[in-house]
Amino acid sequence: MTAPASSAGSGAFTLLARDGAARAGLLRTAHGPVETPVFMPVGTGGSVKAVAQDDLAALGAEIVLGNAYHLFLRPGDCLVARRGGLHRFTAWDKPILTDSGGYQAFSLSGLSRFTEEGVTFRSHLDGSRHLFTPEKVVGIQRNLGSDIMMVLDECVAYGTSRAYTAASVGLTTRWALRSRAAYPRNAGPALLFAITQGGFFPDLRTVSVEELTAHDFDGFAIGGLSVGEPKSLLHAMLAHVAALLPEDKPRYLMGVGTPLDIVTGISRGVDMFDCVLPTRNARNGTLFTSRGRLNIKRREYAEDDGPLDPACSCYTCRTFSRAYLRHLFRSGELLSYRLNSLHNLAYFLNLVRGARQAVLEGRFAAYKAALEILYPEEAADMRERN
RNA sequence: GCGGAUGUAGCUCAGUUGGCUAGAGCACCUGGUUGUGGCCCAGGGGGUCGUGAGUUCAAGCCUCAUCAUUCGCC
Repeated sequence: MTAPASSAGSGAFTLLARDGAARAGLLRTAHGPVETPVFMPVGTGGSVKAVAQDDLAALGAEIVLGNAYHLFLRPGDCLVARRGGLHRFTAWDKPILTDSGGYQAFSLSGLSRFTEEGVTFRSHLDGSRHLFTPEKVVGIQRNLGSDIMMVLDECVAYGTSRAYTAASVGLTTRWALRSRAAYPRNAGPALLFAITQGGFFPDLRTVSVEELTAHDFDGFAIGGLSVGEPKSLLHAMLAHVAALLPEDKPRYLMGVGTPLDIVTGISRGVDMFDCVLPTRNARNGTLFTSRGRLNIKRREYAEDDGPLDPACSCYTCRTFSRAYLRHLFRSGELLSYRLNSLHNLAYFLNLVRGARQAVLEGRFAAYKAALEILYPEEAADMRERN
């Protein structure tokens, strides 16, 4: 059932419709509006790998990600600022969300160290040592000209102790407040999102949400998921946190996930998603289709003249055969990366756009059920109790 | 024609003084990949050790013959 929005958002976000817990909304940024739920292609280093900006626009991408850590290291946020900011530098005039680099400090360098002041880490490019503080990371993102800035946070691995996680939640909250202080409301056109953490302890997740939502952020992210935990745990935490987040602010599930993860996230009331899965898997030969995953490496496609996905109308599916796509992949042709990425991005963008439409039309439950039938094993993994 | 070298998995090769169901890398086949190092990880199939004979309890390894490839010299 579609319910009219009970409360128009006070800030940049307007809730347009609800269907169960799923939402459809509109997020206004300095570079234009974003219709939510939305999937945001990841363009870490100023480029969504293998696809050009006009391709993204043609696919209907409304907003892309950049990464403060990567762009700080190369080419440098000041250099980007001198080029007029990331939008002008990359010739992308739609919204850009920048991640803070907290996750990279966690995942890339084994030699990162978190202290009250910030995180020290070694560059994965040249081993040089750097200190990121919440204030510095806001500064980097301002230099980049980001539309949506993420606070610096500490993401803890699956298996981290309760004691460490509890302390880490406190640190992430204090860092979020320092970020807000470094970028007060109306200091500029950019939005600032806080990131909730708490590992896999529901009560710590609650603490994180309560501490952060007591303050004036433009949106709230759910961080620290898909870090090696069983899928059922991911979704248990997601459901727990999403239910606690304020209705009038956008919710962003960071780095997740598969098509079913995303649609399930939408069913919990999440509005924004990013994931490297469509682009990374495209480069590794796993393609998402209306019939499920398809590994283009497989021998059975060697002489398959049919399209990758008969139900897809992307450039790749309109133009090329599975046999050709398999050949391109196996020979390491650069075109393989581009065609596969275009298709996977088309799939994810269409999937989330379709979910939005389903919410607006009050048929989201059926939309989600159809996807669960497509991925029965994954759906079972989600439900499994631990 | 003479002399030397080399023949082990599709490819490039390792296999100690003869000693369990002959190994590696790459390739091939099948999975995986969740706030991105165009990577990486896991599993799998595949060899009458050029051929024939001999020595030995036992031969990829030692002996003889033979075939092939290759280098050098007439």
